[in-house]
Amino acid sequence: MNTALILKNVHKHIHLNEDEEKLFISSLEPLTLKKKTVHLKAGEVCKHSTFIIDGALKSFTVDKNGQEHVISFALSDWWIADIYSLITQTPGVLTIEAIADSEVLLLSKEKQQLLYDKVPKFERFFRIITENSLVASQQRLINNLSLTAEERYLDFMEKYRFVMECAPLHSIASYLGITPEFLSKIRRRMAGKLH
Amino acid sequence: MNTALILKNVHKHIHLNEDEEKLFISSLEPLTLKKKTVHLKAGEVCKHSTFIIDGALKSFTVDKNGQEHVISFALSDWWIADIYSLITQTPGVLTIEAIADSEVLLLSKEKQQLLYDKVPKFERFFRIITENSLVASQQRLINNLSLTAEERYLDFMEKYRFVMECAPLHSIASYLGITPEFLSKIRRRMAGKLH
DNA sequence: CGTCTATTTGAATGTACTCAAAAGCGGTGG
DNA sequence: CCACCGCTTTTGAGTACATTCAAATAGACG
Repeated sequence: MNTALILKNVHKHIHLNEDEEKLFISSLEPLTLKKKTVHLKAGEVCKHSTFIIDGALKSFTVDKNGQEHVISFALSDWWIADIYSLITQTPGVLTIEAIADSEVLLLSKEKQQLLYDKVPKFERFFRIITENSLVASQQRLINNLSLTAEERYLDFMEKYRFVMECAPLHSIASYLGITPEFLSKIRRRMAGKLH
Repeated sequence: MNTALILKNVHKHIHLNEDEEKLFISSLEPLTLKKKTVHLKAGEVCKHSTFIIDGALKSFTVDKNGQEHVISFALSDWWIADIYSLITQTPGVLTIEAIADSEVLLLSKEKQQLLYDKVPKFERFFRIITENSLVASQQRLINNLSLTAEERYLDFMEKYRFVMECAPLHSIASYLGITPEFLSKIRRRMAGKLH
């Protein structure tokens, strides 16, 4: 199991001694996901926090018209989960799917709770991770409220270069809150502007 | 200082002994805010988490066209802050303002850090608070992506009955991501449907 | 190479916006 | 008490941004 990346991730915010590291590592389960594999389905209870070693995943909901809405993309060195479902241990509305072949590590809700109890520093770690997610989520809300579709697309391209390469256009459009057709038209417009 | 509500708020998630309660209470500063008072201005560094005993506040950004975008309303028994600025201790983009006469309690960043160090349970408490905020933020994102303006307005009326009574229409429109004129038109349409 | 899916294109439509003006609604002072 | 002021809300006409639907084109993969 390749644990270097996740240990580096944890050490960004808290320091662990050798025993604590061992306990942490022993709480993780490795998993390989092929592109397009569904990792968590809407309606199921989310049992794990998922850390991405390599690859990329997305989470999305499907509305009453059958339309997909991408809530987040997650890349190497990020965590992803249906946090509502994970907290409440009730069925969630998010589906999580690999958009590229991926290597991930799973931390189950129970193991996470044990970590909290045995090594309280992990409360701090996940508090900080959650704070950062909240900031990102609010920033996205601000973008959605104050930018045009084209501006949001430009912003997206900077932040998610890798996603641009492996995600289909309709997923990106869904994340931006527009139709694939319209995103295609934005691209054409922008290509025209380049001279 | 009226501390019953905030102690109840804390006890929802962690248990405190008498000393810990005293330490917590001694970390708080009471403050009274008149309606329309600006509590934190965009460009300033956010120094406190603010707990609302009574009243209501809103946080918002102003975009390059001078348009206001309401990020959150906060009511009695809620916490509010510019979390990005609070975490990084750098100037933030949010303004926080009272929309009704309010009684609040301030917990400074330093006092909060001391609490974390002296009583690690507070890491858990704020982890849980932050998790709940993240869930709410994601839910709002889902609404913005998948509902029409009218549906979002109906949803808003259920969740924020009190805000409906004390916030001006343009703030509500701003929260919903539409213009005040359009919200007014939605209201008329809805009134028409009522028989 | 053929099939399937993803992307592009175009025309018609709709949802929400802009701008300008009118109406409503408190407060305040004569 | 009511007349006037400033601010919020409503209305309407014209417009823009983004959607829908349908069809054409391009790409990916067995």
